[in-house]
Amino acid sequence: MTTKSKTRYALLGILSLYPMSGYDLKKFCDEAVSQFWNENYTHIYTVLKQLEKEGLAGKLTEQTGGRPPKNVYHITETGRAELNEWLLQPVEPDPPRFEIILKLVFSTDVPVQNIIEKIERYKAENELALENVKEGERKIKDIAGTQGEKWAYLWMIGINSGKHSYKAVIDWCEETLEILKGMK
Amino acid sequence: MTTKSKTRYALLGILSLYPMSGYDLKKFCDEAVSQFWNENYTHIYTVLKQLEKEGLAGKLTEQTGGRPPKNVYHITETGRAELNEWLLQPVEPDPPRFEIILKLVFSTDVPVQNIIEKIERYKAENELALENVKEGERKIKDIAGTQGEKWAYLWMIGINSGKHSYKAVIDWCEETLEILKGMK
DNA sequence: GCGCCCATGTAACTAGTTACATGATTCA
DNA sequence: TGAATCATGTAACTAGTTACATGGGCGC
Repeated sequence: MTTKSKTRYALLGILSLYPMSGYDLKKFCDEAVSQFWNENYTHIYTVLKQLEKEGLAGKLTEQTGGRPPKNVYHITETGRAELNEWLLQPVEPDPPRFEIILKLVFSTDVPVQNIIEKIERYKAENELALENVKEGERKIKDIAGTQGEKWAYLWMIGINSGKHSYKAVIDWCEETLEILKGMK
Repeated sequence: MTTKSKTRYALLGILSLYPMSGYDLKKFCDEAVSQFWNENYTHIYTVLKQLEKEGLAGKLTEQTGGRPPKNVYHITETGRAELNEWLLQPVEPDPPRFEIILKLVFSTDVPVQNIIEKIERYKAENELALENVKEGERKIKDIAGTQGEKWAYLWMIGINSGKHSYKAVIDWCEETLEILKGMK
């Protein structure tokens, strides 16, 4: 299978839940899936047009009065088929690109204090991300209630991944700070 | 500071260790830093030319007889200054894009067995990555010996980050497989 | 003799970002 | 009255990838 833009599938996936506009898709990305995915406006609008042209999504225009008319996109049968095909495929790992490590290994001449500050900042950012994940967890639990629906399980598993990852980074930061403080 | 290609800094960083050719840089990426960084040939050759034009790297051509002449690049004073400036800057977190989670949350209609297979594969890939990291760790220890040089500390810290991250993913896979197997 | 390694590069492309442009509505 | 939200888009760009092209050297 030739690799295509992941944005296509992200948008198709979201549209498979509810029909919505480009604007709404952006909101959904920023709110519901921001812990593991992101998109920007320009790209959303661009890809939506492609999806429409290829018949994977359809568009219904609502007049809003004043504002630009709202284009509500919905997934088509073809779109759903393409989404489902993608969903079945295994996930190829992305080649790693950890800027913080890259920077670290070239930092022989950088004052240790500066490195410490970077790691502390990095740690704080990851703590924040962990908090966001936990908030997401609470939201899902609220919505899903007690009857174990499959979608809620899947979202919880996704959320849990964030918890593991961010905790690992935070642990590493703490260990690293210990070592670096010993080097001063 | 305007954000620039990270490849620039990766190449400058490696050239700050040793002068080398585009081909060597690719090898260095694949061998020494592959656990946390990657580059591809085309981009390396392209960016090297830019660096040369901007005076951040210089080029010395060695005749090889037969083969294309080997262009050995070295970092200039200006290049070193730019690298050092970058090294001092804090690292902005990359917006997250975890394809496996994205796929997971839209997989309500995907057979659980297929999801299990994807996670198992993902786990295996991360186990392999963890092994590579551990091998890297051994190599560094061999090279660095016992006298605690700063560069060796920094590389070990970097390596350690990989250990934490991959372990976290593997743990998550195991937990997730348990849950999914309970859903069948 | 075959395949991998050395060693370079270009052309064409795709994915994604930044900056810009517009303008009504709603709420404090 | 001023900021945030709703709602769309284009132009220009940067970063990075894929596919292609070349060809000798070296080991098995």
